[in-house]
Amino acid sequence: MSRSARPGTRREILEAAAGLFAAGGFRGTSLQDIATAVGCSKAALLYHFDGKDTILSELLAPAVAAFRELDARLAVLDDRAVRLAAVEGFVDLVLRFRREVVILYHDIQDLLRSMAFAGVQEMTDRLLDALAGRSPEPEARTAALLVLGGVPAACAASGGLEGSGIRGDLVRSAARALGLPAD
Amino acid sequence: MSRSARPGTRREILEAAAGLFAAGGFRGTSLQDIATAVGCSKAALLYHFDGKDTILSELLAPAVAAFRELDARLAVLDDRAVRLAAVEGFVDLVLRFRREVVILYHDIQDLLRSMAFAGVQEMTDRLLDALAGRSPEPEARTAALLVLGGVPAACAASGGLEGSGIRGDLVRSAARALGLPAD
DNA sequence: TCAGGTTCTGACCGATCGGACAGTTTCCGG
DNA sequence: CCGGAAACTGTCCGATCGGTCAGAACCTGA
Repeated sequence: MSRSARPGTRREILEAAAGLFAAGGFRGTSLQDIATAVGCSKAALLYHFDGKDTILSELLAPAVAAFRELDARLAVLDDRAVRLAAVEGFVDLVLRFRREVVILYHDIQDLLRSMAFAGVQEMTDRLLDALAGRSPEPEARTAALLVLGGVPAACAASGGLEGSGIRGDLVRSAARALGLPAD
Repeated sequence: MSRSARPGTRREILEAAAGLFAAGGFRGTSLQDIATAVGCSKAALLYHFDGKDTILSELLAPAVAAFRELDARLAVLDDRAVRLAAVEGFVDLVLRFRREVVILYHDIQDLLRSMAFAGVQEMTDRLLDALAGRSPEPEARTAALLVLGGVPAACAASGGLEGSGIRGDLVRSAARALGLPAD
């Protein structure tokens, strides 16, 4: 039975699409853009993938899985521990999946929707409460929203993302300086 | 000579467009979307404005003017004062023009380009240096990038923006807690 | 009442999008 | 060398985009 599906091509397409999506957004990148970057025809992309949406979702799959895993871990913790672990774990995941977050960040609605797992949802709710001024501890609120907003922005602004110099301990020290223990 | 141009209509269009652009981005909002929100035909929009781009630029004009004014003020200050004033002034302007920043924030490239005035450019350069790890004072760097990224994200996440509860003194206290004097 | 400008509409246009499809090339086991 | 699956291309399609245009509706001052 033949050698069935050269895996390199799919990887190549996903890699090119990831870069283009991160730079120009999902809507701002056409299939022809990806095809040109890869060096094949637009139809070839649709041979390997069911559609543009499939390319995106396959691209984000590892990140989504990681956030689901975080969600599962947080589900077994009590309320206070959940909140603290959510900050720590969220920052870690954002840093680990910088490019994916940047892609989602081009449409904040999609980002928040992708975070709509139970545990991370609580984190998001607390952020929204803070933004609406319905939560105490102003420094903690500010720290949370800055961490949420700043890391994706940092990834986006740094361009290539690789070698951006952003490290988790920097963000953690910032959260700590704002009165929110992160370890 | 007639009563010439009812000003309310243009205002109404700009207001509707601002809300839709902030919620769904410039690319994600069609002329038909705006027309539906206003309650008129798509062609009516193009009677009042030269095109979709014109609606956006007219919408952003006050914000752009304010950033230019900040730029002019910063131009006459020495280096250290420039940097401190840039942080303070930038945060103030971002807070004052929340919705406009959110619109620009849907495409970070456009945002950075809109900040490309001499004084604000220095601020941006320092941020980019910080992101690339080419600058000392890690806490100050982190604070700067969090302020840059967090405030627009906060505005976007809060939805309607009005009554979001985000106040300049909160952001300033965060910057201060991070070791970056802001007053 | 009527002439004329303002305001607005419905229909249409070219461009571009994601996607479908038939046919062609490439490659490899037998 | 050959047959067939895999990989790929060129071409076409419907939908939607921003934008144009001729004409209808509306209002106002004479």
